[in-house]
Amino acid sequence: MLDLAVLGLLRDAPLHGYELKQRLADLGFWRVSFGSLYPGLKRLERQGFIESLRDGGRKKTYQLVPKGQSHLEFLLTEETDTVEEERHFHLRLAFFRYLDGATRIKSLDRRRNELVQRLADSRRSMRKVNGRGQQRPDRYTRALMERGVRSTEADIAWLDQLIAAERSEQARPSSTELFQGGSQWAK
Amino acid sequence: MLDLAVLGLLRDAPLHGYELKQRLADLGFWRVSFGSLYPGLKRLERQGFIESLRDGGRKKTYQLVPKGQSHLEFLLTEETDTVEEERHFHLRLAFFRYLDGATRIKSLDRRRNELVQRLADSRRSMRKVNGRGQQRPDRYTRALMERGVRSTEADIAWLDQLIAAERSEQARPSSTELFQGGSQWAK
DNA sequence: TAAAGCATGTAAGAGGTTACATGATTGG
DNA sequence: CCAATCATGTAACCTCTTACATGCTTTA
Repeated sequence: MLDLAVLGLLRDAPLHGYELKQRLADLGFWRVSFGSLYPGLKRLERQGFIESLRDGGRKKTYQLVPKGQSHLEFLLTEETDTVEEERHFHLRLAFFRYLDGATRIKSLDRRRNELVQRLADSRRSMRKVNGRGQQRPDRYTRALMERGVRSTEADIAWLDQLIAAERSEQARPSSTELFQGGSQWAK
Repeated sequence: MLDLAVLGLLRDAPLHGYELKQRLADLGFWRVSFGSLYPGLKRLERQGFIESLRDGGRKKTYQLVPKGQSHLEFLLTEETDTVEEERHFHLRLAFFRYLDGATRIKSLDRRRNELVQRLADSRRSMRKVNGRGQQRPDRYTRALMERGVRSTEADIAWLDQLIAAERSEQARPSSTELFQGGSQWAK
């Protein structure tokens, strides 16, 4: 999560640590602590994904290097199996503009399939629990299950919209609204 | 999270570790690993919240003790400030039946206030980002923001239903559908 | 009888948090 | 000038995960 968010934010412009923490908070996914961010930046630098340079005083500006940019693309497309699926997928969406249309559709489809699967599971477990022979679960457990079904349905419909928009954009290849191909160094 | 889930599951009946792992998975919030569960159970026992007893062979059955039951009530009502707010709140709902109506309403109201606050923040940040002078964010960032607003609205409406149901039940105090007061030892 | 599932546990390591420590700069 | 915010970092601690280790029981 941290790696994806940091590399994604640095994809557009170099930033220093404190600024990164704020941008990370603005993204709204979670607020990372300094005790996590600074060691994380150190690690990303050690791994050769970013470079730091002191600007003026004590400020350290971090910038993405090509190896980091490929790693970002990897993180954006890799098949994961996290519990944090939702948060992770939404974080990816925030940097979707760095992927090409075909890759975006693949990713949206994969997510859609997962949700369809989850919806089927939820419905099955609701039917099971409401069947005869069972003592019905309490009101809050039922409410929780129903909410799960409804919100999954809403997310699937949302993905359908995104997929449709993406396909219709690919039909008109003139548009360059989203994909910023190439690299920041290629200018 | 683990403590709340384990104590909540043991509130109704003693279980052994392996069984707990399955029940935890059934709850659908996350699948805990053995490397987390067993040390966790050991810790909860050390803290005096649960007791274990070998039944027959190598199986170890864990049961809640009174100190653990008060701790469960504490975990269910404590004011938290987690990033995991949603997951945590939903886990609480799964054990809401162990709280009395007044406490449940207090908890639902608090959650509702948080969501109203978040909704206001999201809307403000959407207006800001769509204002003139800004370069509009890309389609996916906008979709993400809109989805956030919609799903928060849906959750507030959902909470309103739960609160209304809770209030109407309190108006008819004959019902004992949910609250299972007292303790399992009081029988 | 072999595979799948039941059952408990440890070790190493990753990553996160809070609290601590330090000091510059900016705005009221 | 004082408080808030900017800015970077370390240390101790906690919890989680994966991988490993072991061995019993049920079922196809």
